[in-house]
Amino acid sequence: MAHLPRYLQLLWGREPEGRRGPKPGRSIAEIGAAAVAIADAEGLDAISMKSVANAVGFTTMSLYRYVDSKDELSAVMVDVAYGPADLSYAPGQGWRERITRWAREISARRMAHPWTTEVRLASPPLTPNTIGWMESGLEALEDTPLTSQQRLSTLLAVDGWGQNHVRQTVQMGLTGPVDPDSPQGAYLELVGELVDAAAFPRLATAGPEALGDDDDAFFDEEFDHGLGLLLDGIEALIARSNSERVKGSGRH
Amino acid sequence: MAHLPRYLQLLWGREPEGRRGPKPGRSIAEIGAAAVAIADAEGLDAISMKSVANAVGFTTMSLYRYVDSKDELSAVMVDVAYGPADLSYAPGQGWRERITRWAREISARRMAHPWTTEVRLASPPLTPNTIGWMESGLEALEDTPLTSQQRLSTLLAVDGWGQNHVRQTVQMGLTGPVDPDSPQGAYLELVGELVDAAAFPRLATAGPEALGDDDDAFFDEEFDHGLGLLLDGIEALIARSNSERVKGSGRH
DNA sequence: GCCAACTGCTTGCGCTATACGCAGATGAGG
DNA sequence: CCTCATCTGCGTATAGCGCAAGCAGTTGGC
Repeated sequence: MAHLPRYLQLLWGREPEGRRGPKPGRSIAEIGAAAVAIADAEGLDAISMKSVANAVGFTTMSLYRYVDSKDELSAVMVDVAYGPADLSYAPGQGWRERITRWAREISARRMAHPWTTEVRLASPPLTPNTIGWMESGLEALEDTPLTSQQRLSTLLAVDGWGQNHVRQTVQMGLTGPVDPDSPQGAYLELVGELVDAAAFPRLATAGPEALGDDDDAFFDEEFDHGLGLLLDGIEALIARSNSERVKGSGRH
Repeated sequence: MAHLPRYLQLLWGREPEGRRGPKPGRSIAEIGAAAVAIADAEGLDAISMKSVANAVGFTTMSLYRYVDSKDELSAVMVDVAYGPADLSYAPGQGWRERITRWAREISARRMAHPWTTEVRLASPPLTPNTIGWMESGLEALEDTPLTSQQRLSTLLAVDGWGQNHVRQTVQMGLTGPVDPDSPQGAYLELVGELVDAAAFPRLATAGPEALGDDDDAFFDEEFDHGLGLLLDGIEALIARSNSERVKGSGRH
């Protein structure tokens, strides 16, 4: 049995019951919530052990009673930001509707806390909510004829693409109407200045066309396009899987 | 004409010609190469203004003659790590082979410098090589019947997914054979410990099966699966695009 | 030949994560 | 009931960080 880091013990409620000493003044959930509030309001750079500690009424060092490092605090923050995977699928829904709903919901949570995609996780996600969302995604694919291996790979692809889409959208500052005076607003101007039509002919024509006016809809449009590609790909995989099952059942 | 940040001027060779004062002792390419070498050897955390400056024979503050902030240095590092997009497509190749080759090549570059996916870019990529790779990707899709808008969206999806795949693989420590004593090696053990089969039935069956033995092949297998989904999705999009063109040419 | 513009260097500030030692509170074992 | 290991949160201290500001020396256009 491997040793569990403290933050995981706390998040999963795996503390030993017979404990001496004073009761902890705060819970890890409170600390996570406070940190999330700071990151939402002032960005990820505003997160420091001091700022979070002060927000819950601690001194800096007291935070280390709950979390062994800032990386662990980050993992807690992400888990709190995602929230529980309370997504129930109607029985009549097909896999396509289900996984679409899943992707939309988890993307909405990420967009509500855009800094989540910027956090550098040092280890694979092991926190309750992140694991819960994986489980929920697998549930969405349950009525497909895919193997559980294929389902996991597929979910990994959809989730990975979605996470990157949020990150890129946020990074490019296209989460809402674009202020032309902002660095992002000047992006097009800079691109036009740098991208010589002779050296980059395809980009020169496609770029302005894509990012032209309706920056507001960028996220949704690219979301639909990307997810559409993946869904059609899954459909093809399912079709292939079905035909193979019919063709030679048991063979190979 | 918007103002160009210094590092972009230097990267694109857009310096004013008549310049007084001493010649710069180093080029931005040298600085970038030195920083890349450090990050390759010791990781992204080993990158500081001091460490990079020392590597090129500068004191810390002299770096600011070339780069206005550490974020700009990061952008330069990523550009240098990607290298030029010198990918030529054989005339006989179809779009499927072409985009596969593109995705493989850019992923190989990222895997060669895994920290590139961990860098937090504050602005959209505007450096020569990153832009060059976008152009190259568009070239791969050139002989499709898609609009340039669709091509850009498609490339964005493929690139985003690929970048995330590298990041996740690196993050999970699955870039090679897994040492069971490492934190990543203990991952499965921890998952088994935390993931109650009652609470997470699907994950409990799929997880061990997927990450079980051949961790070495994780990157390639998931790469093929994800890219396969996207390619089939693109194929469906192209088929739809063709049939529509035939059905009602000119209408809408 | 002048002097503005540029080079790289030095000092210093405020901030960071976190190692370490502390007094007081608590509850299990004798 | 008392003891004391164990826990709480606090205060201090350290090494490193990015970067602002001012420095002397070098260069090339006027």
